[in-house]
Amino acid sequence: MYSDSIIKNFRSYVDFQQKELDAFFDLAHYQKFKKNEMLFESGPGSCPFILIKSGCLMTYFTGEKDFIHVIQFGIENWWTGDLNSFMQEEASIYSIKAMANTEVYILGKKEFESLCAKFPNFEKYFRILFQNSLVSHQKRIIRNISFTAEEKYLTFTQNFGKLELILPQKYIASYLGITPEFLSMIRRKLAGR
Amino acid sequence: MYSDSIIKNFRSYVDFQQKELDAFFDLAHYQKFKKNEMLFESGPGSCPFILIKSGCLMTYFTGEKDFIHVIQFGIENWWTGDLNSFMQEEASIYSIKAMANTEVYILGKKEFESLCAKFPNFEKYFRILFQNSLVSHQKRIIRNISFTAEEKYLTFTQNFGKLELILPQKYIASYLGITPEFLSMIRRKLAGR
DNA sequence: GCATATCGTTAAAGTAGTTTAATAAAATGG
DNA sequence: CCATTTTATTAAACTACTTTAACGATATGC
Repeated sequence: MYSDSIIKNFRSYVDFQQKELDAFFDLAHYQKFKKNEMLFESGPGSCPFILIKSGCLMTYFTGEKDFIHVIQFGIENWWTGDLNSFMQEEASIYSIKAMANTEVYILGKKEFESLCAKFPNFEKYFRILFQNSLVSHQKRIIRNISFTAEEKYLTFTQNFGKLELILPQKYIASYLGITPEFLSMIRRKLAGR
Repeated sequence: MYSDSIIKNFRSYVDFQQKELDAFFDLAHYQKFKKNEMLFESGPGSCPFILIKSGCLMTYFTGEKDFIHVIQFGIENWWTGDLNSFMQEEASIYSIKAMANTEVYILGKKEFESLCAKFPNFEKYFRILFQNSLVSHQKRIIRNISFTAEEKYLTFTQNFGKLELILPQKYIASYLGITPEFLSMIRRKLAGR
């Protein structure tokens, strides 16, 4: 259940002591999900904060005509969830689904706050985590406002690599903000057909 | 030079002691900019981290054919800058311009780290700041992938209110990821003409 | 306060991306 | 392993948005 990869990742941000990491594994709830299982469904309950040990999670919301808008794909060592719902303990419109067999550590709000309050290193860790996440969100916004659909897709393949192979194309299209039909055309064109 | 509004804002996130706030005002560099003055120009130097006391700053980068892509409009109590450039002390492609007479507090990397290291409250403050910023960036991404141009514009007017009146429309259009010509048509349609 | 550049508006033509619909391919479940 | 559902492909018609260009309105500097 303990994970070298997760620990290594923690320590790449902050110089954690063993007892601090122990506290995390103590407070976090380890859980496995099979491919296509739901980890969280939108609704009145607040969304947990999730660290992915292995596998892949998709965070999305459902819009008009049951259309699924994909907000994020999360992979190994990524945190995911609805931060707003988590922090404010409000209802969430997001849902989270396992796109592959997935292992996670789930944090509740109390546990999160307890970690931050007890260990300045965790406060620092999350500060840096959010800071880095902010940078990548900003980059995604830049792509959204200045890239063509083809450029967005090419960036996706660069950023997510092999993940593309296991994800249904309609969700990739949704993540990019284009239709699956158009993504299909882009891929055909890029394949030189 | 000290600002009640800024202090009030600091304290809305974290219960700061006076000496902590004093340390901030001590380390930060207060500066005034006239409308249309450049606060930072893209290039090899790393971008500072800026807290706006009053006025309005526009963060943007220049793309092909000198086209300006607006990343953010910042107003009173907002932080702005190129977080990536700031944290990694790398060159920035961003530039920052005053869209109105503007007062700011500018933080350097060393000063930022010194605040975080000395005062856990500042570490916490920035953690919450980045956390909230992340939530609004995520919302903006959702708008980008799921809203029409008209819906994006309406959200902008709701979010920024009076600011719209002082900003050249071509920059609003750029921020929304549409052409100024199309924004002009949207506004005419909304005005019922 | 005039000259000049910049910005905003309008309209026509063009295009990137959507919609619809029909068919093919692949995944899922009993 | 077959039946059913879901997903991907393709193509034609469509539309939201862009491009270009010309003109009018505003701002800016000398």
